[in-house]
Amino acid sequence: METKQSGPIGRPRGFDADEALERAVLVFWEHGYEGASLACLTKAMGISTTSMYAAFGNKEELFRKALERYTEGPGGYLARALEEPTALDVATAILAGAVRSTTRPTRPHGCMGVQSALTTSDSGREVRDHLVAWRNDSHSRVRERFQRAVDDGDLPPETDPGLLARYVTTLAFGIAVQAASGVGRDELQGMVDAALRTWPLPQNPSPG
Amino acid sequence: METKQSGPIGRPRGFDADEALERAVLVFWEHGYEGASLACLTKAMGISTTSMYAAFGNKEELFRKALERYTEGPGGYLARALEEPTALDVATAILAGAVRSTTRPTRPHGCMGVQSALTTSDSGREVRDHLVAWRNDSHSRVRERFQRAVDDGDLPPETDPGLLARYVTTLAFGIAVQAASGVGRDELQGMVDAALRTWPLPQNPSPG
DNA sequence: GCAGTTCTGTAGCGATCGATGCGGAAGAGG
DNA sequence: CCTCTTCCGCATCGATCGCTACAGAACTGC
Repeated sequence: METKQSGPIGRPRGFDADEALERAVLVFWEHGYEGASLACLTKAMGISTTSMYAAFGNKEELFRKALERYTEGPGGYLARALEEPTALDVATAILAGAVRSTTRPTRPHGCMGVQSALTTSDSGREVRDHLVAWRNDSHSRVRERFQRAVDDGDLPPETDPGLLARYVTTLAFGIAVQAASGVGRDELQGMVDAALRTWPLPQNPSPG
Repeated sequence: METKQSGPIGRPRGFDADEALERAVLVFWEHGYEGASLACLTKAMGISTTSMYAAFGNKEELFRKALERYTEGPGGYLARALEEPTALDVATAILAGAVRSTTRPTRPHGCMGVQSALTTSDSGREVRDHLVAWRNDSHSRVRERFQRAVDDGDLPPETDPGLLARYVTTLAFGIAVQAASGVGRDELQGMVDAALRTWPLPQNPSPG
């Protein structure tokens, strides 16, 4: 009953699955889910279609894994931003991260979570819904962070954390669209700086 | 040499081209340029592929004409907003129009100019570039309107019209993404109301 | 009636889509 | 060596893509 330490049997994989996945991220990021064909993906990944199916299942599962990799890599600024000490620091880090990540010269412009499947044909409905959930999850995490800031006294008690989170994520998504349209990093960062000079957003005056 | 008042020669068209174009707008709006197949489009338009090609040229030209129709119809709020008397009224009308237009219950959610071709395969590059120009043109019109507001004294003289226009269009594009993600009209309008309580955006303090 | 012109429905074009079957290659264990 | 397992390259699957050739239908002018 001893644990066998022997390596995997059979012919070993002839490519690095992690590196292939990162290549796939770039293709999905630039061309979108349906705009990235298997031929384009496998060429960039350096493997054949057979190897892709054996390693990742199918195109949809490859995309889901690519989105996870994107979330941990180029999109990792969100998780790091949520750990900033104050709500203003959080918002500043989110928007600065969005500007930087969506305008890197050596990478596709824009945000993979925004632009890779905003609309699809009927066959892409599940991926589109998956990305809707991805975006809404991002919003929820920001809202929960701002709720904690209200509870801690970092934000005024009358602050609506959901509204404030909606403001920040709307700016972030808008930045992604602007970056995909070729707008430059400096201009977007200047806009973010100006927007954050007002913090937090004034709340709705109570009707009394 | 009298002007002939006779009708066109040959078999008359058996459908209303205007109505067919409006149907095409809805399909492109919902599924995007590449996500809308000819079969899906012609079925919604109620005509055969032959009739579509005779009336509109090809799929790309149909999309361009559909985008024009969208700009004049559901996207017409922008042109109307630019005629508001003050810069704040302009911004308020743009953002309220974006919220309303992207969240109509009986129409596709989101903005056709944002979501119909943020990413494409190689064959859709021209349409994608056309939409990039469409979005950048929207920004330019807002910037020029704000420049006029500065010239007229409606906005403080130190105001950067381009930065302010970038702020408004970024919010508008972000609203389109949120609407495409299923976020409701009331929440988006509440966010807009809060954002516009700060107006105009404070400018970068001069280094002196 | 007839000829000329234009629109429409069917049927199908070549190309590409995502996805697979199959046989050989490459490793581990005996 | 041989067997077993897994991976890979090639060829190809049926379906769908955007697009069009062709023939008949529908209308105007003579």
